[in-house]
Amino acid sequence: MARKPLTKPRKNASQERSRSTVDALVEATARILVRDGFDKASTNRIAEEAGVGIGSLYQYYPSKEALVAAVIDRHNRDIMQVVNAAFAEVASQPIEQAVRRLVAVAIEAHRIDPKLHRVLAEQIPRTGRLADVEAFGRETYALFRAYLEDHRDELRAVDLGMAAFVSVTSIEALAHTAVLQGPEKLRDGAVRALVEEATRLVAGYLQ
Amino acid sequence: MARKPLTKPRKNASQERSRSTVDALVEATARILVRDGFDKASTNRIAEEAGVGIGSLYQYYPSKEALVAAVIDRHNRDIMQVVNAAFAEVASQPIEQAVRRLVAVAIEAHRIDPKLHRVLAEQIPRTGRLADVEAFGRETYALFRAYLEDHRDELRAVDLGMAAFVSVTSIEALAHTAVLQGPEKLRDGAVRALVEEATRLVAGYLQ
DNA sequence: TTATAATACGAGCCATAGCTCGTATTTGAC
DNA sequence: GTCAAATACGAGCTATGGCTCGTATTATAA
Repeated sequence: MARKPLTKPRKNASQERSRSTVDALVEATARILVRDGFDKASTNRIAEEAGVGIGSLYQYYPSKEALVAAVIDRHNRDIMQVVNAAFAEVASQPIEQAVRRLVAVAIEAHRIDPKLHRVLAEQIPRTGRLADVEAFGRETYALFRAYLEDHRDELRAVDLGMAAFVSVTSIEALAHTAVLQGPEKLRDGAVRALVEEATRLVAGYLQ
Repeated sequence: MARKPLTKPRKNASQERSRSTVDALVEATARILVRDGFDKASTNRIAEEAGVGIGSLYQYYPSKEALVAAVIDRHNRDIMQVVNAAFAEVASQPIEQAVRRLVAVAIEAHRIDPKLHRVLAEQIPRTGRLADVEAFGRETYALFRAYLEDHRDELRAVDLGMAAFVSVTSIEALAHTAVLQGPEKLRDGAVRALVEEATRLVAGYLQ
């Protein structure tokens, strides 16, 4: 139990059937995490849910952590794709418009799979994947800072690093908290109101 | 393992020595959480660290979760004391001044015991103490909202609930993230700069 | 076809963690 | 001093989870 948390897959699947085994494992892990929570996600259960022998599981993933890490990576990729697209889209837009879009995207991104997102957010520290997630945070932060540099003339005089930190942290927290607080904050009207408020918060701050 | 997560202490200590046993257990739990993390905090280890028999531990706490919950409660009390004092202090101050002070206090509160704070923040979901912490969040939110009601004339027209949510969430996230990012963000100069920026963010938003 | 590699399987070993229960010791009331 | 209640103790039971390893099956290359 918790000896050396290796998180790298063990070997690369080369044949077709093995790749589908690997997929089944990752998907089963995600399903169990969502349905039953981290503590119930034993390797035996994961294998069973995936319809795969426990031995096969260990042929591809050296530990339970590695499987969860795979789920985290996949989820992060999904989110990062949305975020990247959004930044590309707003690159030449003025601040207020850009911020409004980014806020909306942040909420959307958190809604991709809220329940999975919640479980992962809670369990990331245990998987030793904190570093990855911080890297992911830094990426967003860097994208935002690049945007600010391109639009310096629209800003008041500021430390761009600080401004990016404050903006990204606030937007992320608002989206995260709103989504986790459940459906009350996610009715269509409520989302629009939240987007407006967050936009005012951040755009007002930057200008 | 994880059967019925009772979190209430089992019996009230009435004699002096038993009270010191209880204290020793809670303190040992906190120490181990900080030093070794949640997974290493087995009941046997906690008892050993406290210099107490495992049987005695179970005379006062029905489960490991109950012990962690006790630590959480204590930590929350510590923080809430600081927060309450701050709100009392700023009650009659104008917005900008009040926000500045509240931001500073938020950072201070997170620095009470950062390492413990981090571990607890990570492990709260598992302890079934989420409700308590949300209650604690709501308390802060209610205090802030009450402040806003008293100072409505200084605000632009807003939904007070929304304004409180946005303000509290942002301040909390900035303090939390800054503290967790480690010492870079916590040099005296950096703290002052962060306080100024956060104040501008929130005060600007409210007015 | 045959040989070798890749893939799949799952019974069961080992470690550990939570927790009980019978017993020993201390305290305090009378 | 005596006795009952409170407190303390820790060996060890039970459960469970991570993971190995010997074996069976399927794919591919020659």
